[in-house]
Amino acid sequence: MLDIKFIRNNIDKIREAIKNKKANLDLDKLLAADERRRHLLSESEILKAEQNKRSKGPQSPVDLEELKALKEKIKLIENELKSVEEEYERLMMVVPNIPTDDTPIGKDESANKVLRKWGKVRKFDFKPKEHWEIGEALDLIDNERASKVSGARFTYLKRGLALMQFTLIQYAMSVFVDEKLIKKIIKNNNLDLKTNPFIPVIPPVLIRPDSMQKMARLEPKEERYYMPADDIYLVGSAEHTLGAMHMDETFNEKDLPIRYIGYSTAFRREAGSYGKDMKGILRVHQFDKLEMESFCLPEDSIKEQDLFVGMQEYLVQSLNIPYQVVAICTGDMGGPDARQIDLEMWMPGQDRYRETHTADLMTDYQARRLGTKVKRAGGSEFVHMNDATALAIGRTLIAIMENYQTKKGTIEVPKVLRKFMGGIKEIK
RNA sequence: GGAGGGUUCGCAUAAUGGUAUUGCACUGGUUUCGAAAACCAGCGGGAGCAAUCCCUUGCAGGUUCAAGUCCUGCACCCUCCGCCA
Repeated sequence: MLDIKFIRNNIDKIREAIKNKKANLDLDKLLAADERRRHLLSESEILKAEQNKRSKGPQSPVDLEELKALKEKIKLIENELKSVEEEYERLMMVVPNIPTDDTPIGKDESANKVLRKWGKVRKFDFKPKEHWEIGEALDLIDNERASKVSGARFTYLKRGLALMQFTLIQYAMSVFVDEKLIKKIIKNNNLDLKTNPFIPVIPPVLIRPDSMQKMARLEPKEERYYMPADDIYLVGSAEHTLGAMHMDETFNEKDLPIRYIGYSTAFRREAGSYGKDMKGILRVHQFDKLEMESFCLPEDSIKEQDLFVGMQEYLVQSLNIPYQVVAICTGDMGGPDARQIDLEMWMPGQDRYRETHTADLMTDYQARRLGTKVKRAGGSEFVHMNDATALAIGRTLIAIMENYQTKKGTIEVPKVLRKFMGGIKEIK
């Protein structure tokens, strides 16, 4: 959610953002609701002031009559105010965040901009297989049984692949808590930031509707798993519970940035993707993920996002998987994002780059509803928030399978992972 | 799932149904060579240039001229019972 004052003072900017982000919103309707809301508010405040003034102490019968009438009048106005406010809130929710100046403008993914590529795409002396072929051949992925037991888009990850999941978690965690390494990554990316290491967290995977709403992640609802008996949702990302962790809290400036690295399962209904990516584990209802989340000072938030991308690149480079970094354009990015950067790993079996990471700069869009603030010399203000994939384990496993496959059909274990994997060099 | 107790500013506290008290901490000022102490002010949110006004006692409703206080529902915390990885 944006600041209504900002909206009032930057109507053209908001109109442009609505258009570029293809948001479904009539801004004039919002502005009218805002005006009506403020009018009714001041009207009721004047009457309440009178009520407060006259209700001090015991009343004469005449006063009681008059105050009773006043009370009814206030009630009428407040009823109208309530319905106007509901409309206002509903519309405020739909106002998208303002894209940063360096965000490409465009209507769909064709306008996304590749910022850089890294790594040499390996030349195979055989036709590289897709991950699901390798997975089935080595009995690492069993979608068939999973669909019998749980339904389509579920999987059993087995053997070396299951083991490698824990290996990846262990390895990645060791990176995110390493302050020296973070310092180096900050320096290499030319960022002027504090070196606070990431705090490891295992957050809840169930979340209440209210918290989800404040994170601006309740929509699209058809993408969420919901359990009516308890009025609770399954998270679609650790971001949902990590970001909401500090709602209604005020930080001290010196404690920022606060960085978390969270591990959780993510649940997605994948509504509207019927028939897409049905094979293997690229698009499933349930996958595990390491997620970065941070709370920082407003002036640092773009750099903080760059650090998040730097962390992603460090990890992917150390796995020696070619990738490209993509600036997502206005029409393709999320509504709450001010800037979205994706990282796509090279998948030789598919012969293309596929999205494996995303980094979202939220500015104060989520913090405003969450009530997460920082106390500063000039008063308190809303913090800026960033979230980003640290490691989407399923898709990283795919990239490893496809990039490290051998002619004889086995998978070589990336060097950096071997010491976490009991010395196993090859999955066969 | 059941029984009881609780939730007031960062912390701690007060308030016969009569309009949120006080202390600590914090911030600014006076004082000082500097600091401590002392003193003054501020110390939840909103509207306004301002005077000022409104809202705010976990949340949402209700009763009342008036609700921290009474009533209803919900959330969370604590103690105990039951069940349980």
